[in-house]
Amino acid sequence: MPELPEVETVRRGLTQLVAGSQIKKVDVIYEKMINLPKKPFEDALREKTIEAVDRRGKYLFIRISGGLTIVSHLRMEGKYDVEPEGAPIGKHTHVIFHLADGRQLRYNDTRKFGRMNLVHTGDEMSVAGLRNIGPEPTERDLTVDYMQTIFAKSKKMIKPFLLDQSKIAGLGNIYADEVLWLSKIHPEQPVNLLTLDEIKRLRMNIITEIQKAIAGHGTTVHSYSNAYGEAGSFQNHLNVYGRTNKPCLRCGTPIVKIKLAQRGTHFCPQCQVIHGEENE
DNA sequence: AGTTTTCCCTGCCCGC
DNA sequence: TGCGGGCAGGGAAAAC
Repeated sequence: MPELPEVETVRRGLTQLVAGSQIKKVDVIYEKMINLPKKPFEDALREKTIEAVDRRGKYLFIRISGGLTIVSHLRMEGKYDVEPEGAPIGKHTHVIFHLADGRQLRYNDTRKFGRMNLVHTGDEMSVAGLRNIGPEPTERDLTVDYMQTIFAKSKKMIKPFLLDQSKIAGLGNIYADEVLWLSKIHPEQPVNLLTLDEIKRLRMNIITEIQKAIAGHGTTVHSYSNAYGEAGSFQNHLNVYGRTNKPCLRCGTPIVKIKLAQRGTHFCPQCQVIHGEENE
């Protein structure tokens, strides 16, 4: 499932493969994927050029000549593939961009969860999830001050809190479990009771983990692959996600899996313990 | 207003 | 073998 590092990997892949390419025409096969009716969406993109591909959180911004942007969210299993025009079209192909050089950029998505919003460049906030999206998980944007402020204001459990894109952009279920394990914080810990030390530790783990995952071209779980069709390599580095009943890599205690806010959540009951403000 | 639940989808895995 | 049921999950919308 693409989280920020996977989306960044796709962004780089698309930049290399299709930036500068002209779109001859577009075929929308699955209409619910897009924010406009099929015809105006296709017509607006005919004969335009893909100028660049940017990213914000897990959203891709495909910049189109004439002041347009396709805001693309891959959700669970969305992916872009570049194929020659004769290649057989799979049953999960929902949008096809016919490029002037004969190649096709195809959007594939087995679960049909992904979405494409065609907007005027600059109007990206008209897409619901971008209106109040949180800072990028970087040294520069995710400051200790900011984290302290938002953590003090909420009694929510840290795991669902980390998945809330309006708090911090880009973390998904895998990285949320990973950074909590690395930081030795229990997923049900209320965020307002975290110590400053824990907040700082969590912050650094978020920043460095995302960085490392980008360097490793993203995690691969299920069917994810990048625009080159390569699988990411970061799955080899997962410490806790998907390791239910396997020994914790720090202390050997079996990893426990619970459900929090409808999300599978993995943690070590020995290393990650809930505490009140009186503790540590 | 903040938080929790439901729903969208399909493939896969399990049990019968 | 085939079928039903349950599960997986990001995020928007609906319900609390």
